[in-house]
Amino acid sequence: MANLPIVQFEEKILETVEQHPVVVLIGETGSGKSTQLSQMLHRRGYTKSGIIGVTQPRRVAAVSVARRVAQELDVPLGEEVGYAIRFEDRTSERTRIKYLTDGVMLRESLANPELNEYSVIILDEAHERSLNTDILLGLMKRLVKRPASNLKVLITSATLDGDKVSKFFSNCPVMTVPGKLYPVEILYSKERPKSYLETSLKTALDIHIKEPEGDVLIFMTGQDDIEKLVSKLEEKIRSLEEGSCMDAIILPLHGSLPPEMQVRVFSPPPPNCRRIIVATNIAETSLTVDGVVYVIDSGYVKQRQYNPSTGMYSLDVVQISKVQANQRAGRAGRTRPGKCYRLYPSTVYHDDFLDVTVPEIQRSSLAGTVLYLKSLDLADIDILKFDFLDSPSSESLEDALKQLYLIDAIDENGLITKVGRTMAELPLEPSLSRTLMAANEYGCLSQALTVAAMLSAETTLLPGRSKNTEKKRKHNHVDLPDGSGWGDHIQLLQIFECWHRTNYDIDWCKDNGLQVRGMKFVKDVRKQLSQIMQKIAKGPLDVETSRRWEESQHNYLNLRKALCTGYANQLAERMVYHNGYRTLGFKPQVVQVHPSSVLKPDDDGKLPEYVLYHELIATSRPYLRSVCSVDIKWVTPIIEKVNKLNVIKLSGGINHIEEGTEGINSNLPKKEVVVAGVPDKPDDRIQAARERFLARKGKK
DNA sequence: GAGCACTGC
Repeated sequence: MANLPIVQFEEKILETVEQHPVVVLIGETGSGKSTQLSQMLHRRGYTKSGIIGVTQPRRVAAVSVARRVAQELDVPLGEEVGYAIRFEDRTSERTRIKYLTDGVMLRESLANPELNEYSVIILDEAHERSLNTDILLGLMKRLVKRPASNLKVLITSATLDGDKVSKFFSNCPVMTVPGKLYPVEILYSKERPKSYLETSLKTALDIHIKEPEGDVLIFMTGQDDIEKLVSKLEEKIRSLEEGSCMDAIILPLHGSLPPEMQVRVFSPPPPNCRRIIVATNIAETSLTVDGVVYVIDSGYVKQRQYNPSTGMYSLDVVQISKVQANQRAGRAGRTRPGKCYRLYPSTVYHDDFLDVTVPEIQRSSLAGTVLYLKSLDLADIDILKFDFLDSPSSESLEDALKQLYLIDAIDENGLITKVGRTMAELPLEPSLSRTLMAANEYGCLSQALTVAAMLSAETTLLPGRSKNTEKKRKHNHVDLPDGSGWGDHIQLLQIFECWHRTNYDIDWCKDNGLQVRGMKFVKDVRKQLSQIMQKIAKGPLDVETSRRWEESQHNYLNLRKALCTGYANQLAERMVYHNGYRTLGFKPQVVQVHPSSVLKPDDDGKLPEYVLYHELIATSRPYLRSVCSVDIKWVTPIIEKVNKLNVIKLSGGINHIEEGTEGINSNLPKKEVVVAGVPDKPDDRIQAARERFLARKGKK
């Protein structure tokens, strides 16, 4: 602890904090800011008047940093020093230093908007610009402005643009503490490679043959590329002449690897053996691999972004920012001086790369965020004018208002409704929280709770799709229910009910190719949601999972109706001549049901006329993921509501769209997005469908 | 008939 750089600055930091309500502290990796800052303030007596709260964007970080601070202060974890993350509150009345995720802090602020149990709030890792931290930045600005506020706010980050944040907080002081990184030599390519996969392969082999020992970390964009590169590397290394160089083990590292595979990167290599780790940007911040001396940086990252005019997400490979490039390079200098091979010229770095990554708030659907802000009842505030460090586009905010209106969370004047208030209490996206409320009315709450919980975990349910698990899964999947033809939401419900009937047998999950961790997570979420619903209802509700099979043997009418209420903004209509769909409520998009869906066509081969979808995402083409068949009778009133919608009124009477602005997310890395042009009037649509049909026939 | 980076309440 004594040799951490930040310790030398203790007096100066404390002096600055005493004189200013907000201080920005820039500390590079290894400065000790996450563990030392809270202790310094504690020593200076800031814990006498309240708690010191430190937010983290990630759960593991909150836990591990709290554990270390408790150790350094020699107190049991959960007493003076504690942490709070979802499903796990290890704090007590004695807790004075509390580490928590930014999401938990937002929940606390909902219950207690003044956050007055805190004397100091530290927003750590603010440079990552997580959606939650960005909202907290805006809230902190309001809190310190209160006349009698004693609250101290510290914003700490590795590479944040200090001047920008300082300006945001009325020119607060910015302090810089050095880090403890070793120098990293940056080597640029002469030009962009034709195939960054081949170039990575060649560079890695060069390093392995010529350079002294030390592990290699390669940044790729996704699982596919990682698997290809891993097998090519294995092949090449095997063919190297025996004894010509040291041994090597190749390790893939990405989010869909099972945890036991991920932790392999933490065990040191056998002697005289080099590790080559091929990773996604999970290794940029989330996981720190020791022993890395060489970094190979492709310069790309796979990023998810939202288009508010089409309601569509896309997953694009885009250039990284300068901040990300430097973060990647820094991974080579943790244990000794290192080298970073950038597979792009320095002109690309300087001229093409954005300075900072586009913050998440400008890449996401904001319905949940806007609902949250509305429910805080911030005095005299127009949501479209909320003071964000980087404001989302007005189009994105208006899209959020539209969504909220269609699911009754706000009224036609943009004011939050009683329904909306209850929805904000639930840790779910608005479509699902609205579904729960409707389900409660229709008497199918327990089923809806299960669906909501399953959807919250969906991506962690199925194991990674590597070649050999694929066959195994297909084989075992015959035993899993199929949604009785109604679609994926129903299938998810049936799967959980099956598991429930086995008394939550772990082997059943394994036998059916479901990730045990994911299923346990579903159980936890479901329990949490049930408790919140009971609390809101101020009395017992029927939240028990059905045990009897026959209860599920009807057509899930009420559940599908409840889902339709919640997904009023995510409906699609089938095309006349084929099984493609056209989205309703947005600029219409022609989309396909994802092939993995269990939705069944009827005897004529036709899919249902109307479906709701959980997600619309463009990968190789635009796909509806997780769909459920709905009745036209439920859809008609929603379409009427869409047609009557008045965005100007919703935004509080003022039209915020300025003429001539570039529109949505104009600062996003550019990528051509192909949007199918669909005529709006039904007659035209039929005509267009016929033309496409004939065109396709003609081709054959 | 395709397959998705990473977080979080």
